Amino acid sequence: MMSQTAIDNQGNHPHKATIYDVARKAGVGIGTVSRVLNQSQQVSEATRQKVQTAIQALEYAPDPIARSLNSGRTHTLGVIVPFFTRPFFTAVLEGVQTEIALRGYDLVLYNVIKREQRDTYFSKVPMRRRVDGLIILSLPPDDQEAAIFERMQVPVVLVDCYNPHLTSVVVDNVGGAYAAVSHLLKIGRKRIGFINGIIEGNFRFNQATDRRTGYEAALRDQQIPFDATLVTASAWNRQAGYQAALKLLDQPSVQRPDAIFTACDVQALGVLEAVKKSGLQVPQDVAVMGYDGIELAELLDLSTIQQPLLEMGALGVRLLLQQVESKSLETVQTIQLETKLISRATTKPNQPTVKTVA
Amino acid sequence: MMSQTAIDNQGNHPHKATIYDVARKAGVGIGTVSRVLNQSQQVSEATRQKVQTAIQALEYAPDPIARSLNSGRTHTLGVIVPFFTRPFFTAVLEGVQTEIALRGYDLVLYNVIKREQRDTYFSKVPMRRRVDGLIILSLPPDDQEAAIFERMQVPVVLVDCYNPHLTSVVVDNVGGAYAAVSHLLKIGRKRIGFINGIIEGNFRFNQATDRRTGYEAALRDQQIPFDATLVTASAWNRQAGYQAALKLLDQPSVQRPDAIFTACDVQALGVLEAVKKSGLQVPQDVAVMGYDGIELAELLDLSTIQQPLLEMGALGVRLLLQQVESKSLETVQTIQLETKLISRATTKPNQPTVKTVA
DNA sequence: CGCTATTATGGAAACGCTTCCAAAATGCTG
DNA sequence: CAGCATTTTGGAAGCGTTTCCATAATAGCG
Repeated sequence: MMSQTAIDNQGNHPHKATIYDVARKAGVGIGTVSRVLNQSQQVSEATRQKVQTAIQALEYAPDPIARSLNSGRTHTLGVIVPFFTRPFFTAVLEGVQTEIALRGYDLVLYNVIKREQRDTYFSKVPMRRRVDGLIILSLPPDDQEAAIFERMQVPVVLVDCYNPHLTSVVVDNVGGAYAAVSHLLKIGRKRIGFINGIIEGNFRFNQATDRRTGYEAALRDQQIPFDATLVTASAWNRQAGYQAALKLLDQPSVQRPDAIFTACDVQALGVLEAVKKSGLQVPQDVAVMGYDGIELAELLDLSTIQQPLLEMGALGVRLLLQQVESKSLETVQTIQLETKLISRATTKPNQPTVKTVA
Repeated sequence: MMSQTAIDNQGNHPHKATIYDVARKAGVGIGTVSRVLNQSQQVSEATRQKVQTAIQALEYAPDPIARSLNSGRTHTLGVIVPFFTRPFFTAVLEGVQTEIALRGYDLVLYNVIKREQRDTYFSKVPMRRRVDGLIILSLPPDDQEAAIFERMQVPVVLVDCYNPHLTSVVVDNVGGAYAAVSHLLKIGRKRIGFINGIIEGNFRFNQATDRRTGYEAALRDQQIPFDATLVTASAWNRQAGYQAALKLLDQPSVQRPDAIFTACDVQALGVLEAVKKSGLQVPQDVAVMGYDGIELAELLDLSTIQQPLLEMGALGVRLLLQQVESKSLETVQTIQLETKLISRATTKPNQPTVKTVA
């Protein structure tokens, strides 16, 4: 088996055709074949036809590696993302993936679970010439790291995080939190609990501080005094949210919050459980408001601050390709996107006054 | 800080050192440098030291593209996965990702949403020499496609699907469904509804038929007659599961199922909603059993058939690298993993008889 | 129809490595 | 220390493209 005839085809010729084979078959030079491949305008129609025919006949496809070697371009973008299985990151990653595929690039996924991975990817990826550019999700580089990207000439776009030396797509977290808290006040809640997110694994997430700023600003604008006993923080997951909420709720009813706002939807899921566990009801006793707008929030009828998840990813890619394809890493820009408050069952006003639907 | 010596640095020397630079600096030939890089045993200790020093001094890192060009290896694996944002696929993908990273390979993600993408990836990816091997998730190639992989000499491992010509990791779906239905019968249910999955976008998912086989076998073994009105199918998502369940439940109570088993957990979420919507209770009126064992099932206290999600992915990668690194695509093997029944609140027996916890 | 301006074409050089072969260096033996 | 076996080394060739320059073909014009 695996026999081969004189010329070579038994249908199973594993020998991949090269540009030389095509040139020979078409009776032209390799330069001409290359020009046809690269849509150069400098080829006569007749020649183009001959070459195309030869390409078809040989099932020729140019080797991307050889191409990369002297173009210096890989047609691949890297994406560094923490915990890509978490709904928020998955959603943004989907936006990234879709846009990258749309533009005909390949996507290399670097997942970060531990601090060392973050550091390794930040320092190693730019060295290896594997990707034409890098999307970094929610993991702000420090200035020294940013300097490495610049020195290595690797185009980078940050999504959901910020560094003054790099182009970034951010979301108005202060505004989002402000809107969330304002909404809770508007539906008559007086004691707004807040479960912020904390830095896990020392990744330097900084979205948390913004959300806290928004929380405080909303209270201030309504002349509600800040009460430290209503504020806590937990890891960005359900169990931690659950625990934090139990702690907030475990107080005499006058002290207890009548609403809880969390830094992310996943924490809010834990809050929902905790409220039930405490023998209380959502939203009658405690209104709950999440942040992010993951799909699950809709499923559980959770009010939330919707971030433009897909758009963040897609826009990041567009900005990155702009840099990649124009070789201009000069213009650092920061684009801020807005959030949208989505009011669902967990923040229904207490008195169903106007429930008369005509 | 970041100071460097005379020869060339203004701190920002974007010129990447090549193997020639290293050779010159170390006063040896490029062959020797290459041998040091590749841990060849043929280098004297003294020379190795000189070369290492030069490498450090120049911050030299070999260009992976140039390496690939003549080794023919990219140190990259491709993963073709449908709807990677869906919990089941995300979980398996996580297993894949972790194992790939562990082995020091890069992972290129090909996401499939539409039939054309599937076809494009199946035919184009093997041609472009971009990846050393391919993991295909839940998308069984037909024989012609399998032949292309063979002809192009691309190592492939299928995960959660099957083709006789390719190595694959499958799960005992018949057994899983059998266990699920048996369990529902054991807790006293008589009329087991079944919402199977249907082929979406014509991807040739075939897990559905297996699950149906298991369903029927379990009934047969308990001498329960098969009732076609209890069986239906829907797309693998929540809304479709919801609709399908409403249809099953919209019958006089003697005809109505007292348990519903779904082909995946996400459908089961829809079922939970539908039961509530119908004014019935889980598990008193209708027990619910999902399939997959995604994280969300635990959150909602949904009984399910747990698939070894991470392990499927990781094992797939291990099998693939075995092929890649030994160049032996000869030994096609099929490994079948088992499922585990997880009983939670949605299949609690009706009479809490033995609730006496000692 | 001859001459120049333009367009089309061929193929060497370069991209940065690995591999291989011949040559140099070293070690060993009697 | 001559002679041979072994280890170490240098560097040319090759991987499959693109790019660039020189040359060939064609067109345009008086």
